[in-house]
Amino acid sequence: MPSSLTQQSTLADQATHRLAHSIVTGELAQGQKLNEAELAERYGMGRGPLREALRHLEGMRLVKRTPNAGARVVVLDRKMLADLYGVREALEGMACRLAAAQMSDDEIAQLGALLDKHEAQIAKQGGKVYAQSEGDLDFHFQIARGSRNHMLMDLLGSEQYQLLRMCRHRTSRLAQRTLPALHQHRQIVEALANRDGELAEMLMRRHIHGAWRSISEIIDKEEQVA
Amino acid sequence: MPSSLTQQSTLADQATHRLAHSIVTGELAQGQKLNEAELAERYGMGRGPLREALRHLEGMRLVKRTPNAGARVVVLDRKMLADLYGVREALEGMACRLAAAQMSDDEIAQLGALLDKHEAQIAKQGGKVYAQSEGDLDFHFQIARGSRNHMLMDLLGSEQYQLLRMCRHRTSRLAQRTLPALHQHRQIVEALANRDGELAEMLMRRHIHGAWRSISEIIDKEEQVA
DNA sequence: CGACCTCAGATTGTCGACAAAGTGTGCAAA
DNA sequence: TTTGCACACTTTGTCGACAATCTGAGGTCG
Repeated sequence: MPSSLTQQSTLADQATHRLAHSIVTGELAQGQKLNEAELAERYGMGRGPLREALRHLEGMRLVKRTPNAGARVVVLDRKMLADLYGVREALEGMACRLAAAQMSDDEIAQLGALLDKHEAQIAKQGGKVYAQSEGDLDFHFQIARGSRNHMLMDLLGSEQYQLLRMCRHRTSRLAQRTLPALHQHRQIVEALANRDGELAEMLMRRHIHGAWRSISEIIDKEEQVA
Repeated sequence: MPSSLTQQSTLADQATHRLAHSIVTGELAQGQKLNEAELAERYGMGRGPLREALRHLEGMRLVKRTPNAGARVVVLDRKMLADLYGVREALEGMACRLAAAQMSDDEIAQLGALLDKHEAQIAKQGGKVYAQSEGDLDFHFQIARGSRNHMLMDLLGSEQYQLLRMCRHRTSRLAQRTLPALHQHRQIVEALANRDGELAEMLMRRHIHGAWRSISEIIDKEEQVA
């Protein structure tokens, strides 16, 4: 999903995507005030489309608006991330269970190939953490699609996915869980291939739970510093 | 939630609530085109705030927008409702499990009292189905709050409940599952009181699954007619 | 010296008008 | 009659300006 592919038809959608990108990559700091006039000027558009974009982002939980006081970038505090990972555990677990029943053999094979690609990228070592993270999200998103539950895909894809990327960007320089994560991914694909939905769900839940514990430690360290 | 209590500060928020209400109650039919100018006039405001409201409703999945072609009320087809109930099962099950650990004894007692009120209302028989439905949603929402997971509360409260209310309004005249539902609610409260999260989750999942089967039958009948 | 009030400055909320895209109708030609 | 095209009309997308609200600096009074 290259950021330069901003070929949305309406300016409001363009603004939504550009803002989301800036927020996720940390270009706009957490808690930062978002001035409508300033952003509108920067993006070369009026305030109308920008306001619509802000509303949209509010729905995605990337910004928080308060009437007559403007919009600020959301701050990912510990509680919020804990909540996010909790919900994700339930939702992605469910996605796995459904995917085990719904995905075609071909799709599951492609999922395995995706992991091969990740492994190669990791071996190449140079693979930036960021790219690796994106790959990980790809994996999760493909499983969400495999569930065939459109609401689940939307929930995991359009909304939580962005928050997750934001979290990753913040913690990526510290966490190096890529290898164990890859192994867990492999186990999940195997369970899917065996059409063992229960096992796939359990593995995914553990995988996410483990990721949260890892993230949680990082946050602890950061808070100790502060 | 009286509809006359429209004391939101911004017009966009007012429009959001009024539109949501009109959609949920079926005053605006499913699939109906939403003309910006017409609605703006009816609500006595400009098109700007109304457009923001439309964006917001799009995030809530109550309307579907397509660029340059306007907004239409979402249509609740069978697949979508199936997806909704599936997600709800996972989410509300999770809420129950957390609530069993997080709610105070007092809150659980209040939940029981809420059910007493529902029972009285059912006995009074006159209790309109609509009111009963609202009561049911109250119950579910209180449990979501009991989970202390804010993201979960938002997901269940702000978005899915509206769709659910919409679904209820459409099927309410046919489904009379209030008594068994009340019984299941009682069992859930009991599990919560015993701090048995696993049982509470299982009971809630069954409760929702049962509700879906009931709704599903109604849809079948409606489709046979058509 | 501190608390409170006043009054600009800045920012958000709202409106009306214009531009662009889409839609439908009617006429002409095959 | 049917197909295709052109034109007018409707509706959405966007902009600039004005009104309402909030913020903060400065001064005044206790």
